[in-house]
Amino acid sequence: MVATRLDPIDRKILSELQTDGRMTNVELARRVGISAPPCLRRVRTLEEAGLIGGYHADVNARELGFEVQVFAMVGLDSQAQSELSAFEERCRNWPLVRECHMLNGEVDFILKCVAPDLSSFQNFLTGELLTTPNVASVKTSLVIRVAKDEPGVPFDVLEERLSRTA
Amino acid sequence: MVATRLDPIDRKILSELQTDGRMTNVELARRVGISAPPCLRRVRTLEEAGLIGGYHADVNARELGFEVQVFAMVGLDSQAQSELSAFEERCRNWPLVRECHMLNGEVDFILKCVAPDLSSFQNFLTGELLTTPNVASVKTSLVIRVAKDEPGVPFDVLEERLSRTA
DNA sequence: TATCTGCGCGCAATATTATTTCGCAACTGC
DNA sequence: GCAGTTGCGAAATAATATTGCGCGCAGATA
Repeated sequence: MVATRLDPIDRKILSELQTDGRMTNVELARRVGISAPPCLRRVRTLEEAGLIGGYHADVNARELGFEVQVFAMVGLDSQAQSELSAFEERCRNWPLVRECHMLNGEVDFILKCVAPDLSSFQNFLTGELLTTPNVASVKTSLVIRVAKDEPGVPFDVLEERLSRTA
Repeated sequence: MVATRLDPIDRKILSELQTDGRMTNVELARRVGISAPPCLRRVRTLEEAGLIGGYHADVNARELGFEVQVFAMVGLDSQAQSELSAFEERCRNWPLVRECHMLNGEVDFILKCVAPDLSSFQNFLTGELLTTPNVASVKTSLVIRVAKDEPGVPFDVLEERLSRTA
């Protein structure tokens, strides 16, 4: 299933659930303008098609004691496929690393990390990340504040684009 | 309300909802080991206290036609508070910019952006971001692939940490 | 045009869940 | 030991999720 197979109702469903993933199906149906049963069927279809990957609560990291958020730019010595995969696998096993994106350009990976405090992060950095084989360079930047943090994609842009094509 | 006021049941609730934000309250209650009514009350309290900021469906950006994901490192000429705020406000108004984090170090901001294709992003880059007053430098990196993308915080680390303190 | 067929809707019925109400037990500070 | 407080859970009720089914519409076929 691809975007072109999605009708405007499907897209509205995705948009609404991206904004409020815990909305009741009744409310969702009301918003997209159909009755509850077909709405629920559509949601299930979207889930099974992988267009909805899951649902997550936004937890307040700071209040939970994760005071520090860091972006780490990582360069490797070897970019052989096996080495890239090996590094990714390590990232998946580090709980402080929440995201790992492979990039083009000089930097090979960017990691989004959280930690309870600066020293916890330093321990991770010096004890884990920097001692990992094949890691050539790591540049870290502390997050001072988060100005915008929107999930997923801008449906406005999608609709505008589709209306131009149609 | 701070983390120290959260008991193990609250933390389990947060952990479960971070993993599956659409779980029914009955299922959630079963998992955390209490009955449904107090479980729902706890969830409401956590929401009102801001420990849960919201719930979002993960939508598949690529399937929806957003093929391109980019990190942009932005440096400003002036780091005066008013200039920083002005830039942040612009970011909030750009739909392709999904996240904007202010950083320490040379780079002032890191932006996570999405776009339907490379030329859309180039248009945004040259037509918007680079022409914004006070923007001194922008370095962009295309995301080749996403190796890890976990929401929020690692509750394992939190529990381990609390058990050591207690 | 008439008919067939597949698809998706919505109504209605049922199963499940959410929410309120209330009484009880465990803790706290006198 | 005695109020006051807090949070649990049972029970009742309201709301929601889910299933089953018949209908109408759009496209295919003759």
